[in-house]
Order: sequence, then C-alpha cells, then structure tokens
Amino acid sequence: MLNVQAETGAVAGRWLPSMRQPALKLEKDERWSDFSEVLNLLHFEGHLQHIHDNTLFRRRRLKAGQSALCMGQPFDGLYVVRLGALKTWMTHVDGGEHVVAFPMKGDLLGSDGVCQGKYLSEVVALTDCDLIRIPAESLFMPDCGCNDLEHVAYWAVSREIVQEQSAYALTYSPKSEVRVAHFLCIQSERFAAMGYSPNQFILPMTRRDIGNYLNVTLETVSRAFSALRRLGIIEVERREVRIFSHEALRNYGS
Amino acid sequence: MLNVQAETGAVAGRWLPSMRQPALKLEKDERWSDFSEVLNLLHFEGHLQHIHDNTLFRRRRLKAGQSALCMGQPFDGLYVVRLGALKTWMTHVDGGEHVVAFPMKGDLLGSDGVCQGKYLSEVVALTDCDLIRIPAESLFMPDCGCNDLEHVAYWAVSREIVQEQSAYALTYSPKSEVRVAHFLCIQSERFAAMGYSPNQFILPMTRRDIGNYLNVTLETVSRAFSALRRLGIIEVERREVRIFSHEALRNYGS
DNA sequence: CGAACAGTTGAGACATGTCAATTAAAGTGG
DNA sequence: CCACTTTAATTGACATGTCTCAACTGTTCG
Repeated sequence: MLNVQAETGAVAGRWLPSMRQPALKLEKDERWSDFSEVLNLLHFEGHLQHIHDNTLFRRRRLKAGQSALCMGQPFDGLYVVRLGALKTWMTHVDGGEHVVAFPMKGDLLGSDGVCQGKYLSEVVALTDCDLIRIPAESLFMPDCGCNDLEHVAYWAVSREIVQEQSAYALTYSPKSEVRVAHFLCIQSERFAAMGYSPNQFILPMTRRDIGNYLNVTLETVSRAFSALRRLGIIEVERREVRIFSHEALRNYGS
Repeated sequence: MLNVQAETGAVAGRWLPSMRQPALKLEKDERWSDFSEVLNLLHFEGHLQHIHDNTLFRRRRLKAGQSALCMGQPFDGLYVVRLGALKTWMTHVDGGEHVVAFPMKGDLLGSDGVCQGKYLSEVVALTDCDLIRIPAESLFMPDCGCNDLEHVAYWAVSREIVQEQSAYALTYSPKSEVRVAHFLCIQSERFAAMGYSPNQFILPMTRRDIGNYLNVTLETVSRAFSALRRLGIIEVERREVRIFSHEALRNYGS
C-alpha cells in the first residue's frame, strides 16, 4: 500500500475512495510527486536510510500573479518548485519592496517559516507554477524512527543559506552595471542547471523586480542593460536576453 | 554514565582517563556545555523527545583575531556562540571583503557548511570568544532513533535564514545614513536580547567592517555616525555608542 | 618614541536617484 | 474590432549622494 501519511487528512480523504484503482495509475497522476522526484529536483546527493520511500506529496498549481505564501500565515510546510518562476519579497518599513530571491525549478520555498511557525516573507508566482508541498506534519514525526525527510529538509534549508549569501554578495559591487552583469551571469547559470540554454532565456521578472533585488532603481537597471548591449556583450529585447560572451559578462568591471 | 558520543573519538579519549572523577565535577568543568545550555543559548522553545539529554559538547576558546572557520575547510559541525563577537565574511571576486554577519552570543556558526560538506565563508573572532561545537557526527546519526539534535539544528539553521533576510533587507534603504541608523537599532536590540543594555554598548567591529556589511565605504559610515551625533540622536566616541532616542533612530529617514 | 592602525573631516569627481517625456505592449470595456 | 487605460521599458536632464583621494588626529603596540 502506498504511504500517504505525508498528506493532510482532508486531502488524503478525497483520494482514499478511489483506492481500488491500480497503483500504477496513481503514479501517473500528475497531482502527486514521490520522494525520489523531490530528491532529484533538489539535486540531493547525500545518503539516506530508506532509499525507496513511497511517500507521496501533493502538488499545487499556481497561475501567474497568484500568491504562493503570505507573510504571517502559519507554517504548513516547505515547498519545492517543480516548474515556473516566483518572487520572494519582504515589505520594508517605508513601504518599499525588498526582493529576497527569484525561486525557480528545484528551489525551496518557506524555509523562513520553520523557526517562528509562520512565514516571514511573501512569495508570488511570476509565471504559471507547479509546487510540491512537504507538509509540516511529516517534517518532524516524533513517533517514527529515523526521519529521512527531516534530514533532507535540514540539508535543503542549509543550501538556502548558501544561496542567500551568494545573492547577498551580489549586491556588494559598488557599480550598478557590474551588479546587473553579475545578475545575468547567475541567471544564466541557473537556467543551465535547470537544463535550459545558458545563452538565451526569457527573464520572468520586471526591471523593477531586478532593481528591488539589486537595490537600484529600475531606470538604472534599464541603463545597465543598454550599456551591456552597446558593448556587444548581450542582446536584450524586453524580457528576452541573449548572451554573446559569458567571459566578458563575468569579468565586467574588474 | 554521561553521554560523550557527541564528541570525537580523539577528544573524548583525552577525557576518558579522568572518568573516575565524580560527574558533578565534570558538570562544573568549564570546557564542556550540556544540551540544555545549548538550547538556552539558542532560545529554542520547541518540543523535544528526550528532554533531559546528557550529551556534552566541547567548548572552543578563541582569542580576538583568531579564525573560527575557514572557507573550504571540511564541515566538522555547527558552533553556537557562548561568549564574544565574531565576523563572517566572504571574499569577493575583485578581492573586496563582503561581511555577511556579526555573530554574537546565541548565534549559530557554520550553517553554510552542511549542504556541500565544507564551509563557504570565513569566520574570525573580533573579541575573545567561547564557542560550543555541535559535531557533524552527532547531527545525523543513522543508527539512533529520534534525533533531537538534528531537529534543533534544522530549526536553528532556519532561524539563520530569517536573520540573514533581515540583514539583507537592511541594505535596502537608498540612503547610507538610514542604513547606519537601522544598523544601530538592530545592534541595540541584539544587545538587549543578550541581556545587556540597549542604550549603551561597545561595537566590536571597525568602521570598515560596518561599511563592508552595509555596502558603503568606511568614510560614509563615519560621516553617518557624525550626522546622527549632531542631530542629538546618539553619542558616539570611537567604538562606544550611547543611544538617546530609539524612536528617532528607528524612524530616521522616513 | 616611532610605526601602524582606527577614525574623522574636507574637496572634487562621478555615479545614481529623481523627475519627466516617449514608445510599445497588454489588458479592458463598449 | 476599436478606442481607452494601464503597465513595462527606454532615454534624457538635472540634482544629489557617495566614492575617491587626501590630510590630520588620537590610540595602541612594539
């Protein structure tokens, strides 16, 4: 029998009546993901106890513009991005929007919700998205033995630290053009890591979002794009970006 | 018998020969901390299975200027600051120093080392320090049942995410004086959380460190301090800071 | 006492923010 | 299907904040 303990009672109840159907069909059901898919998405390479865990996780579809997580909402689990692009941000005291990250396929959402039991940032879908929910109940189960899931979550949250530090370091460069160049480098690498082309991609976010991420105004971002275009390093037409020289982009400003 | 499995074989071996001494004396030994002290330092308030865990953790003393963790070193555990102040930084591609955090009493070190098995930032002691080591071996023990320690680590690493996001948001404000004012606010709150006076404290870091943290030059930090002093909001004499109006400091620039 | 370092302050250059005008694209309602 | 509005993006002119370079002071440490 398939293990559905990871899902909430209410949702599991909706599925149980059709349990007579063969398991094979369930595995093809697009509304569920299994443990191994989560591990693949996260690129987890550590060692686990119960390698073939049958736990299933419910997916959650989002339309572009829909909110994935809201600040202050009680923590109900972590989410792994299966498809799409999102924006994590916090509202500054003066009302300004501070963009923390642009989560994409394989990234983790909600890791700031563990320690206080509520989410501390807003997450919105920039494109249509598909998330996998790792319910809070299954993250820490006192009555079970070794918990692979908590171990993976621990590892993934630690990885978030690293990514955030990198992003933080991104805003270090004194010149805005260098920051934008570095931003494009990282976006390119992320698309490559997801299996897409690193030379040509479509940015899911606006100039304003990039500005709020790099801590500059949207006009400065736009001017930086234009400057890089004039130098022949990139081609940019609205959201579409083509990189001619990764080398020049990486070494720009140094 | 006291549980020393959390310590490495080599270090435990150095202790074992004196095991005939009464346990009471061991508890008073300043080189060790127990689980409950770690929980108190972290301000952990969640629920655990084995509330009275006798695991002991070895402390590590550092003189001001000594390195606590080095980038690239293999991950050997997490550290909880018991005393003192430190600086976490990463070297930027152009050789510049990007300060990530100023860990103090109750803060966690090394959380960026979990996912790749090596530390990704440098940590140096700004003052004499006392750290508590949570060894990597004890963080994930496959052969034991429920692992409270991993659960606490998971929680603490998540808290790091939040603190880093806050710090990140700190560099949001366009004006450097506002950033410095906000920085002083947060330092004040942290001293208060550690049981010290929020109105008067001594900064453990240089103007350059603050600048590398807030992404401005040291001269700009100095000028911002002077400006806040002229406004009568603070008094500052080298590292000594006295805050006259938390209200004015918090609302400065808005 | 001299050397190195931390910190303050000033003057000028330069980068970025602000405000504004313009264009293109996308969504809205008759 | 077509005005109409809204939003995203680009670009220019100007004001301003910050960086750079520099001089100077006070402290700490050999």
